[in-house]
Amino acid sequence: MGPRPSGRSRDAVITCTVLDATLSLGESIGFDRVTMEKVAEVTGVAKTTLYRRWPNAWAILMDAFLAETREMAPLVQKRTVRESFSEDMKLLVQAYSSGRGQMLLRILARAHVDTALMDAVKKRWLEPLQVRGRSIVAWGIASGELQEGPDPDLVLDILYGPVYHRLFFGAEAATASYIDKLISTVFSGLKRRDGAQPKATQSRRPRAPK
Amino acid sequence: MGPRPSGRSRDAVITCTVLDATLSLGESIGFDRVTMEKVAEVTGVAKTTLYRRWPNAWAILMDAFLAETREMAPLVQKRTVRESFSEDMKLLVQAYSSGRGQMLLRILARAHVDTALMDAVKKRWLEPLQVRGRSIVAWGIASGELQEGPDPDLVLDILYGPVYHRLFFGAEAATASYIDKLISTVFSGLKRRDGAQPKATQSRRPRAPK
Amino acid sequence: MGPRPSGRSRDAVITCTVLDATLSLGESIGFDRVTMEKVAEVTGVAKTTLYRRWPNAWAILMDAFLAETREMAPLVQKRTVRESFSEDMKLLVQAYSSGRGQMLLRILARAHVDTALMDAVKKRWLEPLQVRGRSIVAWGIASGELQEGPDPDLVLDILYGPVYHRLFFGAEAATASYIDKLISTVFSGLKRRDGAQPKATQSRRPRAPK
Amino acid sequence: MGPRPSGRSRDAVITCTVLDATLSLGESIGFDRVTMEKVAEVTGVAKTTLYRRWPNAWAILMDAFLAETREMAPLVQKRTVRESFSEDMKLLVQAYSSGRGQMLLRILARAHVDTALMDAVKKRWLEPLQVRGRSIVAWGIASGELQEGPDPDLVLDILYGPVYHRLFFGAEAATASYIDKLISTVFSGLKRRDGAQPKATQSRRPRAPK
DNA sequence: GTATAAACGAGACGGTACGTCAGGTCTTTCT
DNA sequence: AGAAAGACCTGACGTACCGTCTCGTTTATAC
Repeated sequence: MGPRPSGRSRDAVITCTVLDATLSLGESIGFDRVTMEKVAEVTGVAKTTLYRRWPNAWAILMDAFLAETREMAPLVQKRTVRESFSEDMKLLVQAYSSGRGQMLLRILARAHVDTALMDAVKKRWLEPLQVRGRSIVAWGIASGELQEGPDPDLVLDILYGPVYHRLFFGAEAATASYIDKLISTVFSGLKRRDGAQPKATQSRRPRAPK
Repeated sequence: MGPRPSGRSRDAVITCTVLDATLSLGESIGFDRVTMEKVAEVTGVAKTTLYRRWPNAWAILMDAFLAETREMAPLVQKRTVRESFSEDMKLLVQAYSSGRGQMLLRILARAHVDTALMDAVKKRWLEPLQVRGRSIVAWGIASGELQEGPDPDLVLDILYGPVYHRLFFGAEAATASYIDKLISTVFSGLKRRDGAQPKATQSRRPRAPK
Repeated sequence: MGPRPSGRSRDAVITCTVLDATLSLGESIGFDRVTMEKVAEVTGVAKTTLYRRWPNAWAILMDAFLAETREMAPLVQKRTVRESFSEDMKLLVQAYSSGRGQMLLRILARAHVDTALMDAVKKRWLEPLQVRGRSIVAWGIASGELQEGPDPDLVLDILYGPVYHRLFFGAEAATASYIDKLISTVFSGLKRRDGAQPKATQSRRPRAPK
Repeated sequence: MGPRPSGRSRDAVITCTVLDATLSLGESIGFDRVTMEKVAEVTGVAKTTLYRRWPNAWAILMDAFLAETREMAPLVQKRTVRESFSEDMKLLVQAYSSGRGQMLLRILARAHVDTALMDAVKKRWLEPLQVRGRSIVAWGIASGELQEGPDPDLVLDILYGPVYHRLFFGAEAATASYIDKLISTVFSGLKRRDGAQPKATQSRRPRAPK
């Protein structure tokens, strides 16, 4: 089938060498700061060859990340949806604090400036995760654990959004107890439910922050 | 009082010129791609002078952003906390789709690679917003609209996390109706509350996504 | 034969362009004041390319000088050694007052501060001249025109030293008649030879200059 | 003469400080490489003040050199002119190999590019030496030790030219024995005087060096 | 087998930007 | 008024990477 390419075929060894070397280069000097030039120098592969295969250093990093991360974040199915998410989010947080996770953070950040990278990130990383998440949500709805109303993607946003927000901008990293509280709050809702009235009945409006 | 600086004082005109020019430069060529060199050329200010005042182009952009944004995103106090947040988040989303917002997105992305920038972002942008948000949450708790349990910062994460997540990685931008659904879901909780039982009792486990 | 250089070969056109342009640049703005930046601008050759080939502007100037001067100062063999030197020194003086000569003067001056340049000057300019000079001296000794005693290099120092000294620090430039007198004096010696006695026998000691 | 005004003016202190500091700065980092900026930093004197007094760093160096060198190279009057010159030239060579001498070499080199510096060098250094030299020559002529014919300045060129030539461009430094041979050769002349004929009578012309 | 087509290494090349240094000038404040 | 502190503009420095290119070599498939 497919078009049989004529000419010399690409050296598979080079691919591995480059991906490996790029990872360790990134770990030692920082994932930003990885340049085609340095990769070429470190691996002994000619710059021309690199450019023939990847458009820029971030593309290499993305490939390297995915190659090493196929099995990362495995879906752990627990007894309830809530437990599944709890488990997954804890793994997520843990993963992001590892070297690999830091790498992904850089890639995500860079993606906002590099359209092609963003596309790759979405297609090869975020969407698979989302697909997986959706199936859990669907399971939760089916099992009666979750409300039927909201869009599954919204549910995922609600669950993972805060975690990412914390990872990106939080003062300190998310902890297991943070996630427990998060899930508990999100599941039960922000709204006050019991009949108890607030101590002060008058709706005290806060002072508008200047 | 205060330290009396000796020597020639910094030219205030330069500050304005540079901040203005940097903004419009960024808008025309893209906020990444703004370089010290170009700012110097466009403004006619010497490169050395720029470096004396800012360590790099992102620092200028941050200053420029804040200078223009003091009054942006003013807190609009509505009748209820829920309405206040809804209003604020809609403004937020709208703001982020403007030119200024795109700028902030770049800054936030870049901040993950530039520690000093991240510090500035946190101290000068995120924290003020957070302080404002906390006061609304406090008001909501006091008025009985919100649960007393969760940490105010967690509440803010839950509300804004999904929005940011969507802004950063969503397929399409957040809409007003998205925010309405988000708030509604978050306020009432993900958990199923009515007596209704799930259709299928057998806990159908989803197919693990390969 | 020889080492086959791998990779793209250096563009010969660039070499010529740069050497030519550098010469005329130097003539128009002064040989000091020639900078890599200006050469790059004038020639349209990238700065990086210049630095790949020459460490600094003086190295370009040295190359440019030699390229244009291969045939300059050709040895003119006259009937006697004395005439040969006379002819050569006159040519030398004349050469040094030309644009090219002014250039060499700058190079010689700069060489006292730039070791690499001094090495180049010695190896590629002074030594060839010296070799040529030595052969004339040898001829003079063989023909009986010159004493056998002194070291040939000393003879060259004695002949050319005064000329250079005059070129470097003399109030006015050396003239043909200066050279005639110089050679005549140097050949016959400073010492008084005839039987004539000094007018005043008492050894009048000069007043020590304060 | 008169008693100095009590209370040395501040100006004078600065002058000394700067001259001293410049010298030692030059000795530590190299006399080229001395900049106004560095002098200002080292001495604590404001750049403005430096520029008010000297047009550039070389001018400071020249002043510093002369201030420290008033008594250097003192004229040593010996029994004969020949001995006087011999002594003086040996001192000269020795002086030039000292730190101060290296400094002067740099100044002389730089002077070829800096007219004002060249003027200063000539007026304040070379001419005094020349005046002194002329008086010795005059003494030698008067005493009958030297020929009457040649211009005294030519004699000085002949004597000092070779030494300077050697100092500037010689492979190795001039030694005492070099100077002895130089003087001996110069005094007796290059021309062969005895009746002895060259071994080979045919005027063997040297092979023209290619 | 021998084209032919592509991969590959090496390195030149034109660019853009970097961040720094030094030169001079000018302003401000202090003494 | 003179000195210090320091802002400012100018010009050049030498380097890092970029992405493209030109070569000559190597290796595969296709005729």
